[in-house]
Amino acid sequence: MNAGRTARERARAELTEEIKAAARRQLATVGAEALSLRAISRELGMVSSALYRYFASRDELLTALIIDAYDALGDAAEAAAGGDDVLEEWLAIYAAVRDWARAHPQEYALIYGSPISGYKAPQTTVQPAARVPILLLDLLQRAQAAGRLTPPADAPTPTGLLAEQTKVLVELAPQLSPTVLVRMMIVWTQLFGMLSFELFGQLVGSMDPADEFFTSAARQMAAFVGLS
Amino acid sequence: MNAGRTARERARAELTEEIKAAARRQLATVGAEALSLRAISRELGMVSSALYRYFASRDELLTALIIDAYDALGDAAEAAAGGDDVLEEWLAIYAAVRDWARAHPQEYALIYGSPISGYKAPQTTVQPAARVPILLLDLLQRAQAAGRLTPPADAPTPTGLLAEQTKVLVELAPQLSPTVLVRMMIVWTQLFGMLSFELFGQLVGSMDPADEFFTSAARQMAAFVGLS
DNA sequence: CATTGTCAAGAGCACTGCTCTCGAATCTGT
DNA sequence: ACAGATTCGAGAGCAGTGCTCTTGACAATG
Repeated sequence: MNAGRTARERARAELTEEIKAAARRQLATVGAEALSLRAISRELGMVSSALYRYFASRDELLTALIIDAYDALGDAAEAAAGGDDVLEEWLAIYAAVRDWARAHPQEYALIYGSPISGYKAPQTTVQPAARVPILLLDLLQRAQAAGRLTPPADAPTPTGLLAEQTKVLVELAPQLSPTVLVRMMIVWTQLFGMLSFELFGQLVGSMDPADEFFTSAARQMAAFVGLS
Repeated sequence: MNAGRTARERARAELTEEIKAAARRQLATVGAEALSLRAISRELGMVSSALYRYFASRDELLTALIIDAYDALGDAAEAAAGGDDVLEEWLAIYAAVRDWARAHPQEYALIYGSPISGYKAPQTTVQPAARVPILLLDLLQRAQAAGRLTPPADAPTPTGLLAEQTKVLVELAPQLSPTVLVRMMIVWTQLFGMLSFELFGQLVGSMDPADEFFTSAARQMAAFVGLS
């Protein structure tokens, strides 16, 4: 599979991956903010300045790690999708997202935690970031087609700016009503609020360990968005 | 109000506050991780080592800032509480929390963002952290006493570990049912997931600006927990 | 007045991201 | 196969960081 590439190109690609692997390893222990290029270079037995041949700056390395993290989460979620029952599938995606987050807390923090000081996320990160929400929107569309999506009658229809904003989401899921889309955003933010609280230690003393709380929330949020 | 204290004690207390103020000022621009003791000392016209007379370490300064942030948020929320209508009060607390968070994004990130690498929050932070949830639980109790709290009939009653965990919360709000308490935790995590998404730029492209989305979520979460 | 405790200052250690230069290795066009 | 262009790792160096230790000045206490 490396045919047609020069030895330099292969070496470069391999070393680039090794750098990212070492960075992820260090990330897991010291966190994103404390990620040190010099420590990475030490681990790889090279000199720190040599790293700059592969990543022009620390920020560029972080961007690569962020995209990889979004993709890893997207892969995990997509692997859990596609069962025969939409509700089971919903719960499976929830569980997959949580499992990935708990297995890679620092990578989770990298993408859903506080922004890294002085770091500005480039546009390249938005597409991989959208994979999981798109997955859930697709699930809801299939549920609706199967007659399994019935939002409560008392759910308010968005008006004004909110109605305007749902139009962006409608492009991703044309069949869903604005009501469901806004509820989906509420559910979406709930999921990551819950995960952040669990991973960042905010639930200690109340809902920790959060296994049962998490599945209960997953079920109740499914009902909230109209999934049955 | 400074009576009975020696000149040294007064000077020390004032300088301690000045250090925290400078730290907050720097926090607002560079973020918590990049907070530099030397930069603070430069701003105050003193030498960096002198700061260690007031805060034994960077972590100790951070702890002081974290407690101050929790208290500031608690003050803001409590100031918004206590209207005559419980639903209006609920919305007012939501708005106050959001306003404070948007006015102090870095302090928000300090307490609800990713944990700071190498920093372990001491036990002293949990009490100020509980002020806002206690405020909301109290509101729900008053609503229930006024017959304004009627959780939907299809809300599941927690079982197993989840039922066990609600007992901790029952001590804070003895009149509320486990069903409502779990829903309150879901709502609680939704609030901060939504805030984190807004402040950390995760809503850009969909629900940003989030004013209407936020108030819609506040209303729907009130209904979700049974408040009417 | 003398002692005791507190304070700011400064030097120093080990670390960081990043830049620059300098040879050596590798690739490319002839 | 060879010359020229490109890429690469190494090393020195800059400005910054948190933190420690020592020194000398000041204020509070007896």
